[in-house]
Amino acid sequence: MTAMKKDEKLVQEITSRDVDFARWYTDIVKKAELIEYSSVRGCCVIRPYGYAIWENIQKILDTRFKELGHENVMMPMFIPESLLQKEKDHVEGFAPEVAWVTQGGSEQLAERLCVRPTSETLFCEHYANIIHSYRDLPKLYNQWCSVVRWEKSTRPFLRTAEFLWQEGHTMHATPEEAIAETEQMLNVYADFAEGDLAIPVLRGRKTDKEKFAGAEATYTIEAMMHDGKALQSGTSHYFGDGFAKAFDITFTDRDNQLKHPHQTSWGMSTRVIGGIIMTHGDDNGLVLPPAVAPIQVVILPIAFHKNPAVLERAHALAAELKAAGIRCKVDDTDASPGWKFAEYEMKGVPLRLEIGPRDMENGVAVVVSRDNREKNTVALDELTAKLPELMEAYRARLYEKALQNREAKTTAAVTMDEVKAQSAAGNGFIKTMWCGDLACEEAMKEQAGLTSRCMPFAQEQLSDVCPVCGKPAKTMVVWGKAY
RNA sequence: CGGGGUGUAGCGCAGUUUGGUAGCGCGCUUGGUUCGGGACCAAGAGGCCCCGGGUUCAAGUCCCGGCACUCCGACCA
Repeated sequence: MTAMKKDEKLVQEITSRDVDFARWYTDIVKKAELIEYSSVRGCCVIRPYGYAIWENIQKILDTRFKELGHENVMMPMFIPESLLQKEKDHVEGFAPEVAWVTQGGSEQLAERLCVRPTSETLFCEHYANIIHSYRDLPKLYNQWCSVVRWEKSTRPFLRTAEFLWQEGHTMHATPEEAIAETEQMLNVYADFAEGDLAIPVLRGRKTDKEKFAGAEATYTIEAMMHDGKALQSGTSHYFGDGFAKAFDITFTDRDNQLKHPHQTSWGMSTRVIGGIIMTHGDDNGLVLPPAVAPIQVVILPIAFHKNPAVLERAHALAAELKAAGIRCKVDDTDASPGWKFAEYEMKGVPLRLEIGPRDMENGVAVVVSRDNREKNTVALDELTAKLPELMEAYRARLYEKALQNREAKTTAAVTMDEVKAQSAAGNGFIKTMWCGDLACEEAMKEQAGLTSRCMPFAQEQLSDVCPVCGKPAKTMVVWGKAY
């Protein structure tokens, strides 16, 4: 056996990440069997391995939503045009990208139906029917569904014409309570991104230009991908009572006054799977965080045809790990060990467990981490206890690596020349002060190709003036190029 | 939506310039030998050459029109 370099690229079919990041990404989603294209433009088949990642995301988030008192519902997928048009900003924001149903069976419809691009209007219509008293509040609803947005250019997971997500829609008696909900759910997303997906995120607020159509405030978590571009990974919106007024939702409060409730909505989509790929993946394929990996540990028996005991031991181990709540799989197919190594690296399986005749003699197994290919020899009777530790150490390394990437590509600028120079030097986050004028935000796009990602909650005072106009500026904005 | 690129077996591609029997590698199936970083031998199977028109005795190849994917922009919560 020849010695192997740690950074050696074993999977030749994947375009190298640093050569062409975009092609590397599309190679990964195909080769790791996450996605297959369909005959409908912009619509993908999410294959079992990709869907299993989504199911794990769902399980974790759904559990947290419910712990916080939310209930799941199912809304219709069609919105009558008249309903969509009730809130002016909302319809203006979404109209350009909605798909319409104009015919049912052989009948031309009297009013065309929009395929939901988001369900605020449907929730509002329903809430108007069921909210009458302060005793009916809060209403904390969520739905898991797919929505359709007729995007002009699409990419697997990142922007597809139809995509899966969850959308929470809540109604509250007071603005304070609604704002607290908006912030709470943003933190749920941020904690999930960092703790479970090992993706560091900036928490902040969107500028008026970038906020959700019809919202009073949009909070966001922004992640930086390996190539330095930003990915909006989850949003939480505060609507005030704007929609409630447009949809005539009222309740009688404790003081016997008729009032409009205050509303929020929040969503996270299959787009985060794209975020996982672009944050952690490397030239050998996917690198999955354990919390959402369909297979957390793959067990590979070595030379088991001549040593049936090896195979028995592998299956016994799998049973033991499963009992301990670890998602694992034994691959006892005829493929060669080398092929299996490459295959499960491509699939991003966090830990590989090799057990062969030599290991059997010594009462050990070899554990290899996906991220650094480091090998650890672990005693068989300690494995079940040790694997969670190894997975946590692995998760921490992924997070640390992603954080280092973000820090290395985050810069601060005081003058417009600095902004332009930093933007021209490559993708990344650029922090500057901002006066708050839309004109200056637009100038950033025209002059430096940057859009505002967010106004981080963690503010810094970089200077006293806006780099565009020179007027006093108190807000720090993080700018970047976004997916 | 604009500008490039691509569409031939599951995957990667050649063949298109100059029209004339559908090819290669990998994968797949079967049998055998192997198995600690993508093993080897042998025998097989697998094609609406993206779709629709046209030219021609004859179209994967030429002409017209679509569609899809992809990259770069624009657009996009």
